[in-house]
Amino acid sequence: MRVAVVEDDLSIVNLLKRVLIKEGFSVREFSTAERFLSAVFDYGEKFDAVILDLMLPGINGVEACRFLRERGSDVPVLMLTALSEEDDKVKGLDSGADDYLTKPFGIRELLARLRALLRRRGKVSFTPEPFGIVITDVGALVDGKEVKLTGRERELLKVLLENRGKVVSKEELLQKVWKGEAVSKRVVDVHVKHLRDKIGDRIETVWGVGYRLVERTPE
Amino acid sequence: MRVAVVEDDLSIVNLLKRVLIKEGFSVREFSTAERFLSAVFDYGEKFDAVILDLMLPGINGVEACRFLRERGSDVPVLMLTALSEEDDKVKGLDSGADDYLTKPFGIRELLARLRALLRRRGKVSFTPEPFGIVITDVGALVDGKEVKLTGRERELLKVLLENRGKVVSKEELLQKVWKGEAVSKRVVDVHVKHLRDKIGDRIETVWGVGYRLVERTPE
DNA sequence: ATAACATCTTAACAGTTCCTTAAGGTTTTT
DNA sequence: AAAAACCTTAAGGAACTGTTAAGATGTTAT
Repeated sequence: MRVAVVEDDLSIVNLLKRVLIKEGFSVREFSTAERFLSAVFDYGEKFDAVILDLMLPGINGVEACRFLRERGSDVPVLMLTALSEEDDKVKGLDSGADDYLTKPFGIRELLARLRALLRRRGKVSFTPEPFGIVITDVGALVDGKEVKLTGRERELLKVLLENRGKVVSKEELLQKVWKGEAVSKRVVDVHVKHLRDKIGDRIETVWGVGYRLVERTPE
Repeated sequence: MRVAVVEDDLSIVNLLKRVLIKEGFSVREFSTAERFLSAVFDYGEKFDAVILDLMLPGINGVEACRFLRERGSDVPVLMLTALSEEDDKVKGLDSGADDYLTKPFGIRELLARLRALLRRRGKVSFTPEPFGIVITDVGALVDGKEVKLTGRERELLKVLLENRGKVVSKEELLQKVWKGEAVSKRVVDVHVKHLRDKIGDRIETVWGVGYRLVERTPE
């Protein structure tokens, strides 16, 4: 799975390279949009996705994206936007980009959004975000879709996700989510139920022990 | 998308050229109204929009605009006026200009107004301002429409816009808009309500946390 | 200077969302 | 089959937000 990273900030490039390679993508980096476009149109390089910075020297992200679309490319584009204080800098999102992310961003959210784009284009990401779940500030991204969660639900999912694949006992959940508040053990059940309703049957009951986050609903 | 810039101040011409070209417009510059009108009526040049300075040597912006309209042209005209010429604004609009902007102006505001004009004429703006909102000195442009805001409302919207798509906690809003003044937390709610009344339901409540500016009302 | 107006904050009440508990039903274990 | 653990649903209350209005303060017009 080839990903082009078009970005002039070296620290971001290096971060992305490290993470993406670790996740099994092959990464090609470009410091300017011109070089990237040249690679695509002059040398016929193909990419499964493009991570494109909005502010670039010379041709910027918006123009580059428009250029791609005008020439019929439907490669998924994830736009990175910085929120600069300067008002005279032109910021904009081209309608041709598929998604955007504001710097500074969380790596896991970036990966989740990238995979969601690939999935939408019918390309299966072979190293999916563990369990396709990322905690966000409003709840969670589940298979690229935003799901709103309440405070408790979010915390509960967070603990389960941190221990994904492993069984978490009710005692541990009570301790980590309810911080030793004096509540009935049954609250866990209720919130698990609500979580299941929202994110689908990904929480497995391990009888007599606790709960476990699983990849998919096992039959 | 062709834009004519009729302006004798070179520094402004160069700024506009740079920005507009970067935004994908093709720009034709004229230092006098005579040359511009000649291009239109003698040589039949067509433009999708005209940015017209009010004070020009020879024929001025008002006269040029009236000339255009008298001859049946309905090209969108954005008039540039200097602060000292405030009184002439009315004249400018009377002559058939579609919108005006006072120098010195913000580039983002100019682009937003230009796009609003194009949109009104059924020409699609291909690089929409993110979330269709631009902060101006009197309030904000929302989908190209001028909305007057009070000081607090404006600051509040500004902070939300800077964090668009992300949740901003009430604490952060209090800190950034109210700079640590000793006020009740509820002032935020009240101003959010007022903002919603003015700009439409674009502010989403994240229960127990804060608010978030969203693209459209998610019903 | 005074009146008219705009803005900001607080307060109060109404409405909503969230959390917990309780109760009855279901499944699993013994 | 009985007991234990879990599922499901609903209700009450707590916490939070929405809405409105009034008073305080500042600003502009007469």
